[in-house]
Amino acid sequence: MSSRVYIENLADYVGREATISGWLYNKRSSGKIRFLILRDGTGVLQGVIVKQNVSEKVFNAFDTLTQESSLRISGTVRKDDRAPGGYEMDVKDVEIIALANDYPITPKEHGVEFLMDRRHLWLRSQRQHAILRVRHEIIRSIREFFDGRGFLLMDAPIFTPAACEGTSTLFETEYFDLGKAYLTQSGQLYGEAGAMAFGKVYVFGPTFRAEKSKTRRHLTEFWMVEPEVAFNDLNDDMDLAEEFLEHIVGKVLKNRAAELKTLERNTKFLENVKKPLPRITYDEAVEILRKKGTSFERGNDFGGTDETVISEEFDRPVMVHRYPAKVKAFYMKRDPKNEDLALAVDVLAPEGHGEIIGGSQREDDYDVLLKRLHEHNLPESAFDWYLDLRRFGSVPHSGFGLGVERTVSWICGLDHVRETIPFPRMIYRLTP
RNA sequence: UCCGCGAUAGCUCAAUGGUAGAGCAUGCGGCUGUUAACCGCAGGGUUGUAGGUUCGAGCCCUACUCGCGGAGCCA
Repeated sequence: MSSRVYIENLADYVGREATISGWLYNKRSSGKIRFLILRDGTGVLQGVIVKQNVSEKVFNAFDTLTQESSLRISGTVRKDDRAPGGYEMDVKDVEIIALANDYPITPKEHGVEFLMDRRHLWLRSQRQHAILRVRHEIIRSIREFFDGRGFLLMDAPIFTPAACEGTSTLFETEYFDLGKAYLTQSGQLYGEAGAMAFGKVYVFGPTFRAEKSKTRRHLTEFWMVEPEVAFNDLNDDMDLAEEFLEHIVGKVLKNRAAELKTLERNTKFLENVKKPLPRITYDEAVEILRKKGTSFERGNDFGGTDETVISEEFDRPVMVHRYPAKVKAFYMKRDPKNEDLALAVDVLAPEGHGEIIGGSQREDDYDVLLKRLHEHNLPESAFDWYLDLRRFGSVPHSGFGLGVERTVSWICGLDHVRETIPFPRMIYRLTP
């Protein structure tokens, strides 16, 4: 058997014979000339079958082909601007591998429920290919960014004994004789242990939130990357976040331009993602809301609509820092200049895509942290190991978490995160 | 959990309270450069479920189920 040729490499085969294996994406016929669109996962290729150039058997085989049937076509490769994909094959032979029967996703519009029920098939469409390739590029550039800066990848456990943050609801499961275990909602606390051990680490993995959120920004299972750096203060944390965003957006613009074009993404705002990003305080953000006439009350956290209103003031992501401590997590350090404020930062993506990064400088004083645990009614015993990090050589340290799906949604310009992960898990969807 | 909107052919949608239609998909036929091809013909329905109002309900009313959007919460 000759070496396998993929559609993405067809430029090397112009004027030569090749065999491509794949699935039928679509077909058209016009009398004694027939066209088929083959996809092989790397691209699409238009095959042309002219009756007088092929055997009757091959010509008739075309007529039995149905959408998503698997087949191999052989013939001469030719560049042709008329063809979807840019290349054409003058087909000499068609080998049918398996005929598909009544493939449900036709080349016409479908509803969300219908497509979500068939997500395993929907993944075959060009739009989903583009989104998931951008997702891959984002994940690759995330790892590249941290690996290139000497961060250690530190995997945090999925099963945890207690909440990392008191506020969210946790998925609960039985754990042998040890009682209840919970699916992690953040690897951060373990990341802090890693930072004390290795200086700078990043945790990258799935996280779970049993919130009954039903919005375009929420999944119950989502991926998060969480860097944690010893001796970094809040400003260092923001410096890291903006360099990080510049890196991943830059990589997608450079390496996935074709996919962004498929998605009809206007890249104007993406090209603005260069450091420095605007930094405003919580109070300045509240002032923006006031000026725009919203009924926001100072002291609350921002809702989805508030975030959109704030981000509309900027043509790139904006960092909002120093939130009221009472709306933030127990582990965040207070601002020494104002004990009511937490040294926290949220990065809001433009165009209403909401919070993509949440971070903070962590409380590094043993007594203060213990007090915060009690204030939040968290079981001290479950956090004993975490308190150890303050008993033995505590240092200032900071980190943040970036939600991968929201980032994909923003960069692709989607209106819902459900298409940013192969098999989304949402409050009312567990299948396929 | 709460608020709003929706459910009609395989899919996407029409249909003044009065005979349920179209496009796509499917099947058959036509066309030598098609681009979600096009043209002709055909098959395809207990209008989400259960009640109610009415001479008559896809349409009006009630409840339920499912879905979508949003709120709260959050990345």
